[in-house]
Amino acid sequence: MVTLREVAERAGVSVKTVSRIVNDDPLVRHETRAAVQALLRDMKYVPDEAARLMRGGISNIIGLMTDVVATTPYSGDIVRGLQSRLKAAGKTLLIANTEGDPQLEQEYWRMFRAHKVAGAVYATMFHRALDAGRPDFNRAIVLVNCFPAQGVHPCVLPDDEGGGYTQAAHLLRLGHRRIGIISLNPIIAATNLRAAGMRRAFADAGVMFDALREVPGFAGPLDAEQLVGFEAAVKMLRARSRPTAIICGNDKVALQVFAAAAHCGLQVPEDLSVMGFDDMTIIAETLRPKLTTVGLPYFEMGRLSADMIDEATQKGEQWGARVLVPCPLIERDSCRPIA
Amino acid sequence: MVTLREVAERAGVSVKTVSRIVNDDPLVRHETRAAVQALLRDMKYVPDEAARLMRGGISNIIGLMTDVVATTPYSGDIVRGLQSRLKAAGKTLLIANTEGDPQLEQEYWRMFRAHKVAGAVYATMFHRALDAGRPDFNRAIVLVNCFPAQGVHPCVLPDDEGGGYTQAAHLLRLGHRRIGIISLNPIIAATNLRAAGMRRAFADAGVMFDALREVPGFAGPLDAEQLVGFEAAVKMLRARSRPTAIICGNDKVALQVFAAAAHCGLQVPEDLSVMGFDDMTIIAETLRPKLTTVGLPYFEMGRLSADMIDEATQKGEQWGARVLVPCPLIERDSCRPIA
DNA sequence: TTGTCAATTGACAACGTTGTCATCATGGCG
DNA sequence: CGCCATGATGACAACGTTGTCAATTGACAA
Repeated sequence: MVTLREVAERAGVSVKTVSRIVNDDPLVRHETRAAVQALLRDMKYVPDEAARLMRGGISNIIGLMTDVVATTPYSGDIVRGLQSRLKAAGKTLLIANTEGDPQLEQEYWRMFRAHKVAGAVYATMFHRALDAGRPDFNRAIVLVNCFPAQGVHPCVLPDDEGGGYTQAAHLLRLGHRRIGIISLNPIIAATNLRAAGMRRAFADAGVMFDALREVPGFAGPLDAEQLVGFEAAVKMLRARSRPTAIICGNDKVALQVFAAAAHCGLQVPEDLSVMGFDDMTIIAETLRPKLTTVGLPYFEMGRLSADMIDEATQKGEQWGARVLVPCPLIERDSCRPIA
Repeated sequence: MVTLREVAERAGVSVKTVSRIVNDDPLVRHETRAAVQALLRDMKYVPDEAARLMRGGISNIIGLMTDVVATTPYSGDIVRGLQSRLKAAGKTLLIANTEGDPQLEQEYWRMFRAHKVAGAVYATMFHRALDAGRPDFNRAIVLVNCFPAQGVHPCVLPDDEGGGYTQAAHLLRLGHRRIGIISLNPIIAATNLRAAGMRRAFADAGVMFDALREVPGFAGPLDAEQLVGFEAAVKMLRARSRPTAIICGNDKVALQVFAAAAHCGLQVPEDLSVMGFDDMTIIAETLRPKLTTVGLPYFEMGRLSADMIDEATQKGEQWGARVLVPCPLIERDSCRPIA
């Protein structure tokens, strides 16, 4: 590794002068600067972050703590969103995956401290409450996709209520009245929020909401849940007054509804409109017809969380904003006005 | 931040003694050790990595450089695999996403140097050749999912040839003879490799390989390719002697083949067996019937690359192993013996 | 000419840790 | 009793960088 001292010796100036040049301090004569800058390039000098850090105190690294990545692969978009913002600020991401192990999580918090990260993002893989105590970490933490069971804390959440509203409102606008709902696992926070949003949409449209048309698309405990959207959809489609549209808890459910429709000899969207959620593009853009769905804005949430880290750092402990990110309607081809 | 000095003062011993205890140096009296250890816990001492690093020279961080994450979300599994291995060694992951920008990549390499990472993994999002010059980085680099256009370099690759063999061999074993193939974009390295594997499987089975039955499922340039598996499948299924089985370039194509089959009034697997590739579980396990496919072992590749970093670090420059990771058959319900 | 001021540069300490070497007590051995 | 080996501990320097403050220069006003 080339050090300031080596460059300084070759240049015949003091270490401090080189340091000034590296850090764009204007207090250097132009000729000196030019000469040394050439030398810096030649010798491939790269400042030693460790040494910088030892003096200062805060690194240009942000820690990202996640629980499990397994279920929704798109949560990787949180990472991309975060990075796109951090890049501009010259920061990087140190990632830690707890796999749900609290012991390990503890250890990772210590590691974040050891590396003097500027702040941390704690992201969970689905929208849920968090009951963990305050970890042993002394800088800003922003929660993504989760919120504290009690108390306040800066967090970034998808607007699931609004998303539910959007799903229902779009179908109502298209004239649908018999709308089936195959929802997510009832244990998940998003499920109730979206249901509330749908009721609001029905109310706004002056349409009666029939709770009997809502059926869960998942069964069993969260860590081993089974997708039963296909069966639910088949049952729905064979009922006396079958729905003209089905709202799905996510795009996987929608995929199964497509299969169920085919199984029942129905065409999408001619005989049945299908509305997804999540905008899992590998499904939504691959299905024929392409799936109309509501986006889960992971990328945007990642970007926002980077901003919130900055804010939380400045404003300190007592600040606990809760930011809701809207879930946009993504119109494709699976919904159509009722004849 | 609590420092060694503060702990030492409180304990009434020297800084060095505390340092010894933190690092499990046996040269300390038991009583001293016990007393200080208690104090360390009380004061929540966390060693300052920056200071350690300044003396030593190599951090416990591994850099991960990726190009774009967009297309195949499962490539996130590379990260998980890497981490699962690094965790055991007490290392962490610093990630950098170039988004394909060489300028940015250059900068990230400098950052890796600045942070004195122990080694780096360069992962691309699909199997391809790499023509970049040697970056300005002085430690071990392992390539994942890509290989140098010329020269040798340690890299971890999926065994696409074997995967193609597996796809074809399984269907041949089930008695299929008229097998359609809807492959990936011809530009991708994997496409030819898999085709070669399939030919080998046909040869081993003593069956004539009909090149006319192979059709690309993607059209257009890589950065804006269009999925045309549906159309290709419909055409195939309406031809005079329609295939009894279709091998797909990936699970997205398989999804479209399912749709095409439904569209043509055919049942999977009764009338048509479908074989996928990639094991994108959100598709493969959601489809009804569930999709039989061949796994792209990203997780395993991530794990292996961690091991290879160690090896490459020890063995130095001249070592250039190319590790092929097998692509396993994942049997589900979409393939069936021919009647 | 002299004092003042700004521009430029450098000497030095400090950040927290660990390697090197020195110190000091203890106890066994000749 | 003196000597040496051993165990336990500490003083000090060094790692590479930057903040503080002082030194040096030349220009310009008094």
